[in-house]
Amino acid sequence: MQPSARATDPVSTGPVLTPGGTTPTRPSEATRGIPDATIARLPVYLRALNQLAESEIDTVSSRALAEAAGVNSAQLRKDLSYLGSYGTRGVGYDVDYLRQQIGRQVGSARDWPVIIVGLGNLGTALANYSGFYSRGFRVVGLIDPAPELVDRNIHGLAISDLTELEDVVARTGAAIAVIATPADAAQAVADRLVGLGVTSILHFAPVVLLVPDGVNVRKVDLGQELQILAYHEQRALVDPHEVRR
Amino acid sequence: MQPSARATDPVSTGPVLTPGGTTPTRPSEATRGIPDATIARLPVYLRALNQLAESEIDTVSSRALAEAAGVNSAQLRKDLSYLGSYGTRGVGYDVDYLRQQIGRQVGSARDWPVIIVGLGNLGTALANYSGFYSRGFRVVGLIDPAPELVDRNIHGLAISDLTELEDVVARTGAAIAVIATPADAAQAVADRLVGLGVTSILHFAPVVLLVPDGVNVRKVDLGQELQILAYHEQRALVDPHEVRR
DNA sequence: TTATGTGAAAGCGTTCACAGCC
DNA sequence: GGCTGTGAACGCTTTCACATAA
Repeated sequence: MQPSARATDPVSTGPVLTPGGTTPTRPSEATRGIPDATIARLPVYLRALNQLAESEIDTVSSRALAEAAGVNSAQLRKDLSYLGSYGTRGVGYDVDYLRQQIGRQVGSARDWPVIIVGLGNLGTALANYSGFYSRGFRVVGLIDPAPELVDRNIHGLAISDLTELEDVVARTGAAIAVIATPADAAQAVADRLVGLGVTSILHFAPVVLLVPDGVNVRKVDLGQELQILAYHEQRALVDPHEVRR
Repeated sequence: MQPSARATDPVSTGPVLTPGGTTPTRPSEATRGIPDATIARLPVYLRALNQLAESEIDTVSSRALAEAAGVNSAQLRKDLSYLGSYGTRGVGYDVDYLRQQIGRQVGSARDWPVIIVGLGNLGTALANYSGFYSRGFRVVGLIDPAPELVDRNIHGLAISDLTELEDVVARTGAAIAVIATPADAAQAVADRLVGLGVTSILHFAPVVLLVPDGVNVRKVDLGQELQILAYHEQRALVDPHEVRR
C-alpha cells in the first residue's frame, strides 16, 4: 500500500516513530485499530457488495465475496473481523447489513466535499469523473491560476483563481483536496491547503510532498505505474523464463 | 503496494501458489529476484537522481538521496543492494552511474510503445499527459468505439475504432496498454488485449480484472483513493485523539 | 454439514546496527 | 572518520487450519 509522505531519516537519529506515529497511548482498547492494509480493501468490498445488491442477492459467503473482490477468502474474513462479527456461521453475510457496516466505517454514510486544484487535462478529467460522485464525494471547488481557465465552468461549477483558495476552502468546508497541478507547483499548493485546514490530500505530481504530521497524503503517480509494468516487460525480455506478475 | 489481479481462492483448495507464482525454479541465483516493493521505488529514485543531475551534482550519499525520495536511508541502501554494489564506501553514489544502472533495470533505457483504450475525459487526459513521454513511454495507439471520437486526433495521433484494435496492436507492437473505458467494458477489452499479445495492463476501472497468469495488471482506482482518505477523516471525527496517517 | 471467526504460522518488508572498505 | 552493504531483529500482512456456532 502507499504510505503517506513524511519526512524520514531526520538528521538527528532521534527517537523512532512509534508504529502508530503517535505517543504510545495505543495499547488501550476503545480505539479498534484497523490495519492500513485492511482499510485499503474496504472500498473494494463495498463495491463488490453494491454489485451484489444490484443483482438482488442478499446473502453472500466469504468465498464468493472474496472472489468478487479479488482476494483470498481468509483475508476477507480476517478483514471483516476487525469491524466486528457481522456474519452468520454456516450461512454467510447479509449483503445489505454488511454494506451498511462497512459504509459506516469507511465514512460513506455521509457526503464529503472535495476541492480540486489544477485544472489541466488531468484535473478536468477528475472534475468530470462520475466515480467520485457515486462514492459520496462532491466536488465543491475548482481552483486554477490560469486566467484563461478562471470562470470557465465544469458541471455548473466555476473555476476560481488561486488567490481565492482561502475563500473556497472556508466556504465549502472541504477537508479533502486533490492536487493536479504541475509538479513544481504541488508543494506550494499543499502548504497553502494545509494552512487552511485541509487534512487529506490526493496528489498526482511525481514529487514527494512534505506535510506536517496529522495530514493524510496519498499519491498517484501514473508514470511510475507504467514504469513498474515496464520493469516486468524488461525482465521478461532479458530472461524469458522469468515469470511475470 | 498493489498486487496484480489474479484469480484467488480457487474452488479446489489446490496447491498453493509458490511465492514467485511459478514452478519452484527460483532458489537458483542467476535470477536476482528484486522485491516488488523495491521495484515500485526504483522509479522514485530515478526521478530524484535526474533532479540531482540537473543541478550538476555528481555524487550523493544514501542519506541525501533517501531524503529526496522520501524514504529511510537504510531502505534506500537495501534497495540499491538488490541491483548490485554501485556505491563507494565513505563517499556515496555517482549520480550518473547510478542513474544508468537503475534505468537499465527499470527498462527506461529504451522507449516503450503504449496504447490507450477508451478516450473519455480520463483517457484523453492520459493521452495528453507529458509525464509518460518524459519517462520513455510513447503513446502510439488510441482506441475508442464512439463514432464521434473516431478520427479525431490527439497530438497528431488519430483515434481508431475498437474494431481496429488488432491492427493497432500488431502495427505498433505495443506490449503495454492502458484501459480507461467505463467499468463494464474493461474486462472485455482486457480479454481482447491479452488475446492480441498485450502482457501489461494499467487500468482505471473500479473492477477486478481477471487475466491469465503471465499478464501484469496494475489498477488505479481514484474513488478508492479518496475513500481511504475519507476513512481517516471519519476516524478523526469519531475520535479526535486518533492520529491521522 | 456448512461457513464464520480467529489463534498460530509463514512470508514480506522495513529498520537497526555494525562490519567492512574507502 | 565517513558511508556503504548487509545479517539480524522487528513488525506488519497474509495464509493456514480448526474450534465454534448455526
